[in-house]
Amino acid sequence: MKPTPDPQGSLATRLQAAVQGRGQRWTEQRQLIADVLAASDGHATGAELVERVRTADPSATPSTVYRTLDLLEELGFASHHHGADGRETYHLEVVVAHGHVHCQGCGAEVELDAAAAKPILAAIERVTGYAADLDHLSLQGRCPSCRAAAAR
Amino acid sequence: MKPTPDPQGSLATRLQAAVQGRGQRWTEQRQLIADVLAASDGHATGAELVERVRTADPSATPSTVYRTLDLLEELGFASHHHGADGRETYHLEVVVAHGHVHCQGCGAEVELDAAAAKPILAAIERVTGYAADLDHLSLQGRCPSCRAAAAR
DNA sequence: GAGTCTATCGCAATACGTTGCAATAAGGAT
DNA sequence: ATCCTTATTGCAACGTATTGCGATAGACTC
Repeated sequence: MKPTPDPQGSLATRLQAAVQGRGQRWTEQRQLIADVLAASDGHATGAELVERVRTADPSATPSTVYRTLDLLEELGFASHHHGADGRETYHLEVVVAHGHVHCQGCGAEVELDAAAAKPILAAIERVTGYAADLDHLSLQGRCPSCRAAAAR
Repeated sequence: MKPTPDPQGSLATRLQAAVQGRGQRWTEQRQLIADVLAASDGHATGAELVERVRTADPSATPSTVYRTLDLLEELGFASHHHGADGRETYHLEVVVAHGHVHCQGCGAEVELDAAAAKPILAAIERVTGYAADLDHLSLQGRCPSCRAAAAR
């Protein structure tokens, strides 16, 4: 089995098209960074991505990685949010949009898919008029078991 | 009613008591940092606080400021959340607990008081079982006018 | 008032991100 | 195939936040 889905018209290919369609250029690093992000499916912090990219190509610098990640975001191929400690966490477009809820007690982190988040987003819109961005949704709180523990 | 509570047994005094009650020490810097935070009512970023403290006392170092802020948080006299760019924003206990909603379009930021946030927190709890921390609530989205602008 | 214990401080080093600038190289034109 | 334009890169410096460690100085005991 190849772990890589379709080698053909996959992410990097579409990405290349999108980049070039905007008069921007497609480079080795961008290919590499996209690959790394695709490989770390799920989430990865900025620093992790930088390190992985540098493993594959030591000549790549942090600035390049971060700038490329910004580009991927502009194009809608990736997004990032800030974790409990304010550090960045990136994920690919492939991953469906989702939010995060982080427990301040035990550090557990659960994800919120669109369906689960819907009532929350609806409440936000009712109260504020804002259309909240699910991908940036990063909540802090206490999970049920920590609440129970704190209550005794 | 006076807007400034009581100049006497105010924040710094209570804080001192709380600190010493835990076998910890009350120092000039802590007094100063508490004053600065109190003076910048509303919000201030970590860097801003550091700068203001250093203006008043150049011998104070960032590490001291940040450590003191952590202490204030532990004691429940202050709290911080991460803004849109992941940087820290602190506010004093005096300020009622509140969340933030930041517009990705125009950069506007509105606050959510406890009453406004209630339905949102309720929705979060229904969906996840988590008791969300209002003070850490920092939402990203699009405000009504930016949504309208984007829609055309 | 002197001595002891240890919390706190300042410093220096580190980690994570960002930015300005000069050199390089991608992609289109000739 | 070569040249041109300019997007991109790498470097270096900076901004923000954190951590370890030795030196300092509170607060408490005698």
